[in-house]
Amino acid sequence: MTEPTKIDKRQHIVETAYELFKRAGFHATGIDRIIAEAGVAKMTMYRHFPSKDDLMVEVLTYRAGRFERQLDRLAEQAATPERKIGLIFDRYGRWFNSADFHGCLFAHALAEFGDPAHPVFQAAARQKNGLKRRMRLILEEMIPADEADSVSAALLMLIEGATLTARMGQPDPAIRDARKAAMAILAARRRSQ
Amino acid sequence: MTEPTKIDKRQHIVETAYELFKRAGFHATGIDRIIAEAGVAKMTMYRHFPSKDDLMVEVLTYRAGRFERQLDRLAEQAATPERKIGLIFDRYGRWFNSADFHGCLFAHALAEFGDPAHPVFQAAARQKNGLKRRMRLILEEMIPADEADSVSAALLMLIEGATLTARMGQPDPAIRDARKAAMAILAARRRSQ
DNA sequence: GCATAAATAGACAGACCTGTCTCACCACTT
DNA sequence: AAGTGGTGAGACAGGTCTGTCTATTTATGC
Repeated sequence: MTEPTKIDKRQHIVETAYELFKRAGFHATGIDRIIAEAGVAKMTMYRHFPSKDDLMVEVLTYRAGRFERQLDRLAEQAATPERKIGLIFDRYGRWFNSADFHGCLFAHALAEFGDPAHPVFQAAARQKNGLKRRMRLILEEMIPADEADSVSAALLMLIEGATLTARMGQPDPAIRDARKAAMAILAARRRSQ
Repeated sequence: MTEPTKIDKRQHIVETAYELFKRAGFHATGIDRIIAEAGVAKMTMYRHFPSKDDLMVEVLTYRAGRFERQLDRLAEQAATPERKIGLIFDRYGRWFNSADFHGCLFAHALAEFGDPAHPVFQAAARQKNGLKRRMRLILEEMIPADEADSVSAALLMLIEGATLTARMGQPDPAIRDARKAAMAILAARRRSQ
């Protein structure tokens, strides 16, 4: 076994913190827990991240990056805007049913850090805006830009609401109803073209 | 000025805790802060509520009751299901623009307490189910029961997503886009009747 | 007026929190 | 071989958390 390099160790801390934040929340997860789980010394963590805030922002930014890359890959796998949006909803449906589904980390960050000026709030908001932006770009191939903005906002709402509903224990009806509603909204716009 | 009675004092604690939980979150609000703000002794609080968990459940239950009474009053002020749903969305729009809008306390509770077995989680989930149930009953005057269930789920998702979007700083587009999407969903069902 | 109950202020325990610091160790480079 | 920088283990400070307890005062009912 090769020794982990500096970058590996930093990344290992980020991924360990991610798992803990996801399961227990941000406030409820202490530094001591993170370093114990990651198997690193406290000073190692504080060398890479000056404060817990910085670590939380890094975790959110890292996961947002992964998420957006997956989203972009998904959009390439379908031809029409409807199908692309459909694939996004399908992906959410599989996530809702996955073994370690614990709700949306970004939504939880927004809930726990209510101050819009807080860096954690802003990092979480960036992910939501990135998702909306990607859906808007998909929709602009289909409807005018201003309508695409409005529809992408509605689709984001359905996704966020579905995630919350799935969290409350009904993952299958959640994604089914959200998908049905999304397709109804798209059909209405298509018809009014 | 009359002195507050026993019930008044208990209720005063609940309402003070509500304000603090709403602004700063559940974990971030300590008992000491609550009793200082309420102007009561610590033992007074612990006499009424054996633990912080009990107080949080009481706050959520109290607010859910108020919310549902307002919802029921709202439903009486319109004749058709569409108008009733419209009034609910209007009410959310006014809330988004109110001075002390800090997002949905129940959604925040679900985010902070991820364990579905936790009493706080369950108390918050009850409010969401209550809202969905009321919308479903309204819709059952218009479409079959199974469709009403699906549509009310979608409307709940739009409301939750709109609340999150409003929280991120766009209250007016949030309620406008949510309302537009809701009406499109209702129109599609009406048409397929 | 007197007894009972409730409320007050505050100390206190024990645990946890973030963040700093020390010191020893180990791997690698020059 | 000596130095350098990252790391581990853990003590530590200073603060906060929930929840308990005591001692005193206030309010209420009979």
